[in-house]
This record gives sequence, structure tokens and C-alpha cells, in this order.
Amino acid sequence: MQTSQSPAALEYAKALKAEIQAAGLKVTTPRLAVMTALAANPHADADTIFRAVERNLPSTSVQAVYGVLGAFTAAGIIRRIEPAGSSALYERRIGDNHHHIVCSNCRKVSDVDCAVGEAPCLTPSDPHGFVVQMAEVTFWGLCPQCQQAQRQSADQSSPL
Amino acid sequence: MQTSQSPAALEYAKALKAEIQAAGLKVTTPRLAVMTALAANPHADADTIFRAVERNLPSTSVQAVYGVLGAFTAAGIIRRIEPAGSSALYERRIGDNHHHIVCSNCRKVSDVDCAVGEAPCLTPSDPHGFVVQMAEVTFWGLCPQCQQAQRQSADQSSPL
DNA sequence: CGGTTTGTCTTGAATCATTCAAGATAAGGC
DNA sequence: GCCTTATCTTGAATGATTCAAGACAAACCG
Repeated sequence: MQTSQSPAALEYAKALKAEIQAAGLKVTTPRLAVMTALAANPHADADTIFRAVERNLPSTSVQAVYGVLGAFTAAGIIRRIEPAGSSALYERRIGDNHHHIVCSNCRKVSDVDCAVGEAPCLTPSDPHGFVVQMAEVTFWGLCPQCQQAQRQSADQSSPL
Repeated sequence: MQTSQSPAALEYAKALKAEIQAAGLKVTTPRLAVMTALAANPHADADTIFRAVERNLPSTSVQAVYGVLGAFTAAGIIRRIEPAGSSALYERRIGDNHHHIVCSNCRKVSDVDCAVGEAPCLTPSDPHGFVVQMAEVTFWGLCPQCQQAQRQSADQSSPL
């Protein structure tokens, strides 16, 4: 991206490169850019990532971003989530089985650690013959901003 | 649907009608048909319901089905779920906060009662300022049929 | 360091689920 | 039975995502 980079940035680039190589994938400029964009946008959809990548790498195509995200997801170095009503979102935080809370109004997503380490309710009572591989928990609620917006409109409609 | 109906079927139709009316919606043939189709297909997408409805009511349009499903969902008499990788699915079982297990191979869905009545891990440790409204749990795994298919292909590739 | 192989990217187009809009129709209240 | 209004039909549009073919570049090799 830049001709001159800080030592920290160089370290970071090296780590990214190692991560991608470790997944058995070739290291390319678009791939590094997608990883960097994902670091800046922890729950981003393909279009958000595309626009972030495009800023530094104007020749990038949307399909390239989809390809990179697909390859990363298949390789297991990023995770894809699909909350109802949102397009697919991608995140770099993986391997810790964390969950998400989604704003039912604006669809903003935050990470949530599982409250209970062992995840007691994550063993279904009767899996109907399924072999359970994982449990995914999505909380729904109102994000701080939408709470405030709701309060304000309530104040307007019924002022004391 | 039929000119002559059994007493039980008449009772059922009456109950359906009451349910739809109670939601403040007009009772129409397509709406009754959608409800019946949903009873026969507990986790069906719009197209499945459309095809089921179409059998008895050939004049029905896909958009009518979308409209009915949307109205029912908005009224709260059916529930819409969107497991990752599936189109929207609808179910009549509502109000009991049950969860789902989805086959990661064929996307078949089954209901799962929450293992723990209180749902202990369903209170996020740190909701990041969100006001939590509900928790949605989706289990992923292999359904019995896909397990068998997997076993058979494993037997073929490495026969003893 | 240049050649070769193979995976990745660009361009262009297609698919699918879902939604929007306008007019025709039928349900429910009177 | 008539009127109002919600609902349905028809037709078209949208948006996210995927597919396909050829151009290109990364990694491996000597």
C-alpha cells in the first residue's frame, strides 16, 4: 500500500503473510488488503470490505473480494456469519466460539463471550438423531445508539 | 379445498380461521392454505409453501405467498428463521422460544427445546450496552440421513 | 534469475430469493 | 346486498451472490 512502512506495519504485514501461507493459500495484495480491511471492520459485509480495499487498491473487483473471502472462509482463517436480515458478515476473530449480539433496529453487531464457559444450554435436550457439531448463539437487542434514538422519539411524542 | 370435509377437518378450518382473525387479519383462501401447508411442512421456505398451496389453489401467485407469510410474521402468528445458507424458513410453532438444529450438509431443520429452562448462557457476559431482547440458539450438525451417507462413502473409500 | 505450473484476479454475465407497484378482486362491517 | 379497505394478481425490479473464461501473477524449480 505504501512505499515506506513503519517497523510495526512491516511486522504486521509479515504476520498476515504467514497466516495466509499457513492456510495453504498464495499471498497476494488483494488478500492482504482484505485482511487489513477486516481488522478495521470486525463485522463487515463483502461490499464494505470491497470499498475499504478499493481505496488502496483501485483495480480490485467485487468478485475478487468475494473470492478472497470465500477462500479465507473455506481455509478457516476467517468466519462467516449471517444474522437474519443482514447480508453475510465476516470476522477475523475465530477459534474461540464467541457469539454475537445484533441490533434488531440497525443490525449493528458486537461480539459476546459465552457467559458460561461450558455452555450448558448448548447441549440440546433431544437432538433428534443429529450429531451436534457446534452451537451458535445470536442475541438480539437494541444497540446504545438505537436506544437513544428510541428515547428521543418517545420524549417527542409524549413530553411531560 | 374439498367440497365435503370431515368433522375434524371442519374443526381445524374453524380454528385456523379464528387464529387468523385473532391476529387482526382477514381470512382468505390463500391464507388458510398457507397455514395448512405450514402445518405439513414445519420448516418450509416460501417456494415450498407456494408449491404446496398451488396444488390445491392453482391460481395462487408466489407473491401472494410472500404477502401472506409477511403478514403472518408481522402479526406474530408464525415465525421466520434464516439459518445461514438457507433462504427464509417459516414455522407455526411460536411462543415457546424453542431453538433449531440445522444439518450442515443438507440444511434440514429440526426443533430443539432449550436444554435448560432458564437458559443460563443466554445472558451475555458483556452486552456492550445493548438491551437484550432475545437469544436465538442454532445448533449445527449432521442429520441421520447425512450421517449414513457419510458412513457409506467412508466405507467405500476405505473398505476393510 | 528466468521458465513453468497453478492458483488467483478481472471482466462480464447470470442466478436466486425477495420486494415493489398498480390495478383487479374479495372479505367483513353496516 | 353495498361499501370500504385489505388482499391478491400480474409484471417488473432489486440486491447479494455465484458462475465462467481468459489474463495475470505467486510460488516452485533448477
